[in-house]
Amino acid sequence: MDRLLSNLKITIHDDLYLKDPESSSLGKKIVQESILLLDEIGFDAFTFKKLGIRIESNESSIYRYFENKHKLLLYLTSWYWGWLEYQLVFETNSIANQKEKLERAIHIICRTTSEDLAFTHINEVALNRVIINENSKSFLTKEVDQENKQGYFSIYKRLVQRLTDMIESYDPSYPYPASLASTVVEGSLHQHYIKDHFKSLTDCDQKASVEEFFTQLVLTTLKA
Amino acid sequence: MDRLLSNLKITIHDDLYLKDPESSSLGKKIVQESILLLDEIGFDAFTFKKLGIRIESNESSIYRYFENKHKLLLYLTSWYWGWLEYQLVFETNSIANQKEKLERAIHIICRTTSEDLAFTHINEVALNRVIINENSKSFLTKEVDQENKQGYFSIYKRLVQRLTDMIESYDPSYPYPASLASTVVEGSLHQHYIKDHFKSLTDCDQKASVEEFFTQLVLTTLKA
DNA sequence: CACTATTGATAGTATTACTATTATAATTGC
DNA sequence: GCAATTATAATAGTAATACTATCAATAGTG
Repeated sequence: MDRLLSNLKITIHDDLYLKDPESSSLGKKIVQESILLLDEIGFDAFTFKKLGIRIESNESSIYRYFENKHKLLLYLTSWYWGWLEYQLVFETNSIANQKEKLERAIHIICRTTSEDLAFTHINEVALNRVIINENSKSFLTKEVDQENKQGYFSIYKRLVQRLTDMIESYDPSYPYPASLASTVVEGSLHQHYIKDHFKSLTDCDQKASVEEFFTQLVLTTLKA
Repeated sequence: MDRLLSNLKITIHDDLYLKDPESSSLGKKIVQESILLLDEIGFDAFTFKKLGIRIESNESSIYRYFENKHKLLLYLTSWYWGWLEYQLVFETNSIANQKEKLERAIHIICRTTSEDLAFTHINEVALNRVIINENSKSFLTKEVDQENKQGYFSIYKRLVQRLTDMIESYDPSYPYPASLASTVVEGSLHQHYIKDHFKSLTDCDQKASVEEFFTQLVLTTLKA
């Protein structure tokens, strides 16, 4: 599989960057280290100046790749959802049974991330933590409608649509497939978050996982 | 009911303000207009300077009530959840039937807000929009654990706990009552958000409401 | 070797997020 | 009704942020 993926590149809307960070080693370093810095200090405290110091490069050089930290966050979230979508397609493709397929999809969406050796400059485990903590901030803005029109969220939407389709295939009579799909994707991030910070609000931990909760929820709801 | 509520005050953790905004007309104006300004320009663009200009008062005067805009947001979210909790308790109190009680609770949590005349200086409809757009930003911070320890989120947690209890009462054998409750509360805000900005990700609109989706989801899942 | 693209360094601007100080106005206590 | 207290307003100032612009240094390519 690694060999198969060695040429893989996640395609991201090119309005999100000024210069493709995949096109140079500095660009890759910016992406690589921005994930780690975001993980460490959070989006609010994150600045291009701090990132510049960390990678021993200049603030102004980073500005040549990304307009601002919001666009960088959109780039990273797009990458993450693109990567997850890839896994979803790849790992469910050969499953004929609709129920199994759906179960597998929920598993992929809810599981705790592990490293992917196909992308050496991206720490997927750290990125997953960044997504859990910061993803909402990428769209909870006053510019959301305009940015949505530009297509900045299309990968995320396509992922939710894929899950929606699987739900519909499994139970065509269920009236809320899109809402259920978006609830699973967003809810999974939320359960992971509160498991770390508001334990009393969740039953998910080592024993009962986020996967199990959502798998049970979806399967009980469908074909009820 | 209005008469009964005329002396009601939602109690908020007093670390969230330096001087109780309910104790003066300037304080009330700060709260009142901050909701409207947040609704108009969003949390990111919101500053105390802009609020000062709007209420024809001084930035420095606002700082005497709230340390910073994060604390103000925590104050407003606490108020909102406290108000919702009050409605939840009040409107479900007399219901003996556990199923009806739970249905009523979901209805209250998911319904579109209407004005409450008991609190003249608070526009609940605008506040609800602010909560939908900004609530996540109140806890998705690096300081969340410390602030949680201080009790800044206790009203929100108590509300989720109440819903958890109702779920448990209705179906004691269900293994994920807390996760289901937190999914409904957070998911409701999310469905309202995407209904306005990412229509393709939800089935909720005028016809199928957020209430119906979550009511069906919870009732089908429990006692399955 | 010249040309071009990339990166680095420096400087500068407007805004933000405050703190501190002092002046003025309003309230309350006697 | 006046003094004392408290609340609010006005101003100034600081450090950090979020950039933009310019120019120099360096590296890669034809």
